[in-house]
Amino acid sequence: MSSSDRRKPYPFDQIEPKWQARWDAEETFRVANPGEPGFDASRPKFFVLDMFPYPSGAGLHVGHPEGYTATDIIGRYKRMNGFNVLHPMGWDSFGLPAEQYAIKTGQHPAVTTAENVARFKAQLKGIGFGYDWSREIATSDPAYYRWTQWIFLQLYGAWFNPATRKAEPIATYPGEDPDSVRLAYVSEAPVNWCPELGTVLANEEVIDGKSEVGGHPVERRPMRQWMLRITAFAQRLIDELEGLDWPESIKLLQRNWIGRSEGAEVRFALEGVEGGVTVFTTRPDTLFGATYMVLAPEHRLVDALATEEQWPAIRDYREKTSRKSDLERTELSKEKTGVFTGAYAVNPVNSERIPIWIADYVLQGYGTGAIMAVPAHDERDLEFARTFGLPVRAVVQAPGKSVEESEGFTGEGIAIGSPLIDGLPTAEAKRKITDWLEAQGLGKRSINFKLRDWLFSRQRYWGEPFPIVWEGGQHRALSEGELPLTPPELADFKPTGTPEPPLSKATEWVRYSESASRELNTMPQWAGSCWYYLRFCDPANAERFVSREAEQYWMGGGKPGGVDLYVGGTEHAVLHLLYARFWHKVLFDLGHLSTPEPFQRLVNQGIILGEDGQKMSKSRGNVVNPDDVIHQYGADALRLYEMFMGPLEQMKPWSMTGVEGVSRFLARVWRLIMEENQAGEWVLGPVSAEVEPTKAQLKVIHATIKKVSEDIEALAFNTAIAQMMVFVNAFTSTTPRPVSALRTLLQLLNPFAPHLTSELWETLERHFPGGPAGLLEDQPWPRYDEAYLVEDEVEIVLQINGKVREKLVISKDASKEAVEAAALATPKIAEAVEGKTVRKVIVVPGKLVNIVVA
RNA sequence: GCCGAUGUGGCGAAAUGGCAGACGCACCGGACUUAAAAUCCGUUGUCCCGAAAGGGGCGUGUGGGUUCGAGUCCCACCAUCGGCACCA
Repeated sequence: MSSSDRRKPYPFDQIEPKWQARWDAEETFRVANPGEPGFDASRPKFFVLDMFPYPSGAGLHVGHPEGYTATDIIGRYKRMNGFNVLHPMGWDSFGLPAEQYAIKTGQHPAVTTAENVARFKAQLKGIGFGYDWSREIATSDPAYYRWTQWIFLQLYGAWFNPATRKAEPIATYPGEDPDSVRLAYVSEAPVNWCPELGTVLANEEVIDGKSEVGGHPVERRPMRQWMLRITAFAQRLIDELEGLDWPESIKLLQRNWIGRSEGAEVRFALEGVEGGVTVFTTRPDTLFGATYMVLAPEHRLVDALATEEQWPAIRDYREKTSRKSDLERTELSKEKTGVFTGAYAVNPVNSERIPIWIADYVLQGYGTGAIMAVPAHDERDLEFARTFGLPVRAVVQAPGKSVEESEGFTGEGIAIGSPLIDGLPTAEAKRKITDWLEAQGLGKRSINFKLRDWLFSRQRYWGEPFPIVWEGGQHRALSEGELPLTPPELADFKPTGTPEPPLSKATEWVRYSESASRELNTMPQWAGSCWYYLRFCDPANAERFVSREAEQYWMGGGKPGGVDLYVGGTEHAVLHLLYARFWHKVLFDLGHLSTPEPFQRLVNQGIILGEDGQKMSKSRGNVVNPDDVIHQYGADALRLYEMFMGPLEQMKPWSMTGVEGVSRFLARVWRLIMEENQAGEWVLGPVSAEVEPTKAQLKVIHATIKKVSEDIEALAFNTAIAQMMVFVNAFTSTTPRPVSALRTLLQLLNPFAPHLTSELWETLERHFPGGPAGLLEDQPWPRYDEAYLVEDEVEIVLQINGKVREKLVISKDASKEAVEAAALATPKIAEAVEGKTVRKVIVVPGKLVNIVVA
């Protein structure tokens, strides 16, 4: 007999489908919106959200149910505590992987997506999650992406007013050229083009010069693309992290990604060229140490200032640089390269003449694309200076070091050899020199961010078409009434292999009017997931992306407001979570939302490793399929095991024997109430309504209520389960068993193992009528009474010099003096203290006595 | 290189500055059984003394420190994992 044919420890295969069907039929977890029938305004709200899945062809893996079970436990727990719980699920169904899968299988992405969604949904229902399925959404549904397109139009029709630090309608823009400030704008810039995938990719989608999806080579080429001006919100995206209840590490990741640095822009005059060149530096205090200047190879001014003589070398270098892939760039980063332009700049603080070079270690896209090089106090500049024999001059003295030793010192010290600021510590020197530059009109304070604008267009079929038409080289928005703009039916939706998007093949569709044609690009995968949590609040609304009332109810409350609990993986720390915050802020500024932040509390679940402790992967053959686990042990065991493995946030390896362990526990719960008769049928066991719990049992019951309640609130599910195991162990050995105690256990265990507990609850109701009636899910959460937890007598530990020597049972009300006296009176302690000096006695009531002897 | 997280039995782990190892896995022993599986009961950090009952030493990555008392707080270091990586 193989293990899968083995007799089931309890009939989960019958119980689980039964209850899933019932929750479905009765819409147990459906929650009404304000104004709808059944809405109970007296209850507080709780919005608990999962990162909705990408319905890939592979189906669920065991990582999905980890976070989903955690939110399900919270949702069910809050529901039993009287909250209106919004716990929805949907599908992030547009995007590259779905389309690649469709191409591979030769089917239309709409077909494969529908199949995958059906499979995912069946799998999720098979785990017994309490979702409100009436709110199911899919980002590839026209009724949904109509509003994704509408939000794009909001971005297109808005600008960031630096004076108010807010997005405003473009009509308030006072300038001549509104197209230059729109939050959604067209730009011609070098982008990551992947010929194999036939699309451009965002920086985040390129890893070591290869596409994240499929690992195909990526090259740089200039293309006309749609961009979103996320950089305008850089400061607010940093500032408003402050009030969020997120893991500090994720906040830090976002801050680093946005990469704020404070410094100054300094203007250097050029010899023989008008206007000069501006550099950005975080160390204006080292201005006197600038011995040369470097421009990015692509810098505009290079053409103007390069000398005839140097021109061939420059042209050559520029060409080499432009051909370098990201991979080559990182590989070659150890060796500095560059070319002298033949031109000179003038250092504004000392009128010194310094040579201007070009080098690819200076990036066109950051700061001004030009730097002043201070080799004495910057590692990269020092390396470059050494390679090309450029002078090095120390102008910051390192603490406790000589001037000579201070070369290569990049920290904070004392300014030297710098007439305006000599003797000042770095911070003060920065301030003073910047004040001076500002007064002289030579520079100003400046802040730079690493964050770049978001490349928002893709040359693919399976995404939201842009609600934009082109006429006479000008773009223009479709009216709201023209939404949704659906993609054309295309038999051949494959990428063209050229930058020409596949939508270009639909000639009918492309033609908007006599003189206007449609935008051919589509939106990236992230678009739909930027606002799905809002749609969950009001998924069927045909008038608005979300009604004001629903948005205010579900997203309101709390300090910054928003989703009460959001659980998902760290992989979205800087992508989805940053993009969504950006869109949310735009919609908030434009008056469409009531809160500035989407996600009040964020928790990352740790990834689950294979049994070998390695990351799960097909090639390693260590992938665990949740379907197999459910088949063999049941959904409740899967849920319970994933929560029992360890702390939610921690990375942890899978163990099949561990699953068996929790499966055994569930079977013990089953047999606490059921027993097998001669015929091999499960019938009610030695359960009695007459029996009252003993004092010891009451203590276990109430300690368990307390521990489980507190642990669920703290998302410490593993220890909550451990406590329920203690409960079961305590009751296993006694018969008959008080029905009230068993009911309490079922209530506590229900969020974790809903099928088993519902079945047993129903069984008890049948055998012991007159007790609580109806679905277990609808029962109020049990309360504990502290009175049952305190004992009359406590065991306290007696220590000599911090080492445990003896234990003492004494009344919990005994005074400090009485405890001390009793401790000293015990034979062991008396013997240990004999002939020694008692220096000190520490008494912690109810805990211990520590006797310090000489 | 920079930033962050984590180091506790054979394994997953637990522990408001107060009995380290709850709970589970694995192992070993016992009960039930013709037998096995399942189930139930029990042992199990490690070393030493003891025939046993018992008793003692050492133990939370390493080294210091604070404290009556440190897995927990502070300092330094080491290892593993993750993120960023010419960002001026």
